[in-house]
Amino acid sequence: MKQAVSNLSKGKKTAKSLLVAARDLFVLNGYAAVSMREIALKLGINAGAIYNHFPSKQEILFRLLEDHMLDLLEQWDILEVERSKLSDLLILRMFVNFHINFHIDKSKEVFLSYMELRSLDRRNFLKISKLRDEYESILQNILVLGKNNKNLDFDDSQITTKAILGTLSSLSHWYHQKGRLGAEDIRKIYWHLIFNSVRTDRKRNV
Amino acid sequence: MKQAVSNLSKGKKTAKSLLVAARDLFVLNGYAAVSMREIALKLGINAGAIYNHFPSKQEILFRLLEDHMLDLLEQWDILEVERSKLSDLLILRMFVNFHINFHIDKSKEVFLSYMELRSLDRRNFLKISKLRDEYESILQNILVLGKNNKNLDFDDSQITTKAILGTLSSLSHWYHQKGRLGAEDIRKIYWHLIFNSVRTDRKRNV
DNA sequence: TATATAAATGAATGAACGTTCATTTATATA
DNA sequence: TATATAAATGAACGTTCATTCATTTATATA
Repeated sequence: MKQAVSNLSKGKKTAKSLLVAARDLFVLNGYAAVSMREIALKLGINAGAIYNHFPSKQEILFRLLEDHMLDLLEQWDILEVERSKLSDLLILRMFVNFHINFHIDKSKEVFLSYMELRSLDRRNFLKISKLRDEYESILQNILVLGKNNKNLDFDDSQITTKAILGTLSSLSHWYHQKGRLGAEDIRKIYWHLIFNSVRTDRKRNV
Repeated sequence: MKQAVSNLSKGKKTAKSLLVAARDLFVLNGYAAVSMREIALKLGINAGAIYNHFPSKQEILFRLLEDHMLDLLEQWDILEVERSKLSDLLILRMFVNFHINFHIDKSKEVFLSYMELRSLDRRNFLKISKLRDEYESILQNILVLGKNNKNLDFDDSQITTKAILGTLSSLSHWYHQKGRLGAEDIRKIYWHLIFNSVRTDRKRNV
């Protein structure tokens, strides 16, 4: 369970602030282009002090990405109970809404996970990739199940999964709080696009 | 017009090879994480020699991105004549096929343009952004025209444009020559997805 | 309040960076 | 082949990098 910031010791507060500062700088300029000095400067502390909280720059990135992926998977798991009563189509809709909500809420983390996978060292890369695959397979399972039950239709579950995730993930590249449209509008528009692309009476030719 | 490599002077050949080497390294590790020494090493030359061909590392990145965007826009322009005879729907299909072909053909350049926009300095960033907007507006115009003529239907042209480009662009993140599916399969699958999501008799609710 | 522990400082380390330059070597032209 | 030009070398420049560490300062606990 998440703890209120005010209850944390000074050390934990600094660690949390460092993660936020690093996140923002990494999103803006990319991991490799951001220095430990810049991160420290954001909190008004010395670069050396970071090492009281994190053993390396690499570990900061890994922590950001792992925390995000675990959060994502955990939040989806929490919906398990509600999901069990839904039809294939409504489960897909739930996934689309969940994904969009998460992207709107945590757009920086999503963007980071997307852009900085390659900045992870081998060991960390494999760990995060595994979590990503886990998330991808959630959607793929929904699609396959829906197709088997003849509630959904599409050509290839693997590509359709990647295409839908591509559609949804593009959100993190342009969405900003100040935008023209609210979250509800965006959810509706994306759902219409995705629903029509996999519904059972879709057309196969122009 | 592109010239055969064998006709080029040694200098031009080296410049071309440097662009290819830089492209491959940038795709793999990101602009900021690649050194001029690494790029030079790929051709077996000294880092200092690069400066006989390019004035800076930044200029190499810019050249890669500008060449790619100009190529993309030019190739689309060339199809102008064929386009004029087509229906709104077929023009959309042509765009989808064109985009997919380009992404399959030039997946590294596409990936680079996508990932390294932020590594451009202000001046170069604005130039490339303008070219990207130009390309995005091609699709948006197709969609708007199709909707006005009641040959296409969707909720919001701006978001639908971004969603479709997101769908298509995800291709550059997973497509590899050695894949399970051929280009023709991929074009068909993506076309079905996109066509159904904007066809006129799409459904608005589950 | 006294004390143990945690956090921050500021200087230092060696390595790596993009870029420059005088010099040498290779290429193209006449 | 002689010569002008282009390309490559290899060392060096000044900076910046992540990280370390002895020391000082702040915080939490008893």
